[in-house]
Amino acid sequence: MAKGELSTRERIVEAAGKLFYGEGIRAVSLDAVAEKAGVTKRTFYYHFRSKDDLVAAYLEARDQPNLALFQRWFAVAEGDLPARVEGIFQNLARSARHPKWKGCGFLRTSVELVNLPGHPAMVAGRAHKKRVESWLSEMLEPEVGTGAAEPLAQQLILLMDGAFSVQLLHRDAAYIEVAGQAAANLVRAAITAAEGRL
Amino acid sequence: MAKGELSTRERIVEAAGKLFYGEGIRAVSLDAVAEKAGVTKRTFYYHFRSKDDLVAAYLEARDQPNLALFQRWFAVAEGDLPARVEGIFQNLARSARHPKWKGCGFLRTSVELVNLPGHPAMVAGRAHKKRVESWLSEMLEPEVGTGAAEPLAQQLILLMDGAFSVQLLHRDAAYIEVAGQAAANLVRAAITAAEGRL
DNA sequence: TCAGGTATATTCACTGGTCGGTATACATAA
DNA sequence: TTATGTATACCGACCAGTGAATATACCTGA
Repeated sequence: MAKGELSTRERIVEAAGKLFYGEGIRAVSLDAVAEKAGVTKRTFYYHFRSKDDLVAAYLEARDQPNLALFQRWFAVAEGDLPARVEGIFQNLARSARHPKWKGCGFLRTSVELVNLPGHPAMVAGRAHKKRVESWLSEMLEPEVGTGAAEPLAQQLILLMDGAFSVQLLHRDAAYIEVAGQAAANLVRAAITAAEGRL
Repeated sequence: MAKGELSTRERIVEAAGKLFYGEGIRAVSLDAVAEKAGVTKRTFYYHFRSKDDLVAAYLEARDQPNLALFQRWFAVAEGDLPARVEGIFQNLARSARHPKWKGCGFLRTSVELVNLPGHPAMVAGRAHKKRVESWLSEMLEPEVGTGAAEPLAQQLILLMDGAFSVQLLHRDAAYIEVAGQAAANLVRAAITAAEGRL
């Protein structure tokens, strides 16, 4: 396996990722995954114990890149803190206009696995959301204070995941921008409250 | 068919509703629906053209009762407008603690049908969410003004749907209460802004 | 009142196809 | 020779949907 090339296992995860994200977990058969990855189904079962394992690998592979995307959006946004938070939502709205956009893979997977709370993919999903929440909280803390950062980060996550869900239903990116405005409002109010506590 | 009894068609929709909500659309077979309804599969196909038809009927049957629930929660809540909005979320959090609670059936169905935006169940889902949004907007308008009510209602919907989704993933009803606080904050800020415009 | 007909409602048995997963055999390289 | 990896072919279970026959309720005309 030369540098830059993908191992068979990685190719399977990549193929599965595209299909799972595009169509959903239950809608995609292992036959389809194997074909897209260019391997036989038996080869798949050499590398993975089950489809459930593959679903977990799919989400685990998206954890870090997804967080990095939010971080980049936040880093390049201009203006004060509320504006930079709103910048995340503006980038989200831009992404959502892409025809292949299908919402948040973590949330969608959790819907399909709703009766399997212990499923490794559910565990991975929860860990990812918590990681985003912690990072957001760290970014907010210098301006809103220690006690206020965490609940505010949770409120922003709620708006973000709401935007994912509503956009998926309505296919109207304006909702994501409304969420961004709400987020900016909440951050602004928290900053004002923090200044009042000085 | 005596008064108070259900027609065969209604019994099928009721059985399907419980199964679809509890397990998901794709996870439930027509065999399971037919058995739960006490009919044969062939009888099902006498009353419905396809499974897709049944999914649409399932959501259409939940539209009015769901809206009525929100209206009741809002009506019985005490305090000022922000407190009554927050009351909706508190009732939501209470519901979510029930073991059979599985989030919002409309949102979950839209996740499963993400690649069929014209599906009648998707249309029903969008109509339902719009109906809730319009009602909320009407409730808000007297206190926040004509122009502000609609975007504020959308923000509250985003928080509500975010709460549904996050709760489904984390199974931690505290998030719904956080959403309620954010909602109350946004309503309060909108009222203050409206008073400033006088 | 009732015979005959028609539309509604229901049943059993079945089809073609897909699903996740496996048995077995073959290839290659250390 | 042995561990790793791949291929073909297959399995039992399940799934959405169907064919053909039958039961029930209601209507009409005599």
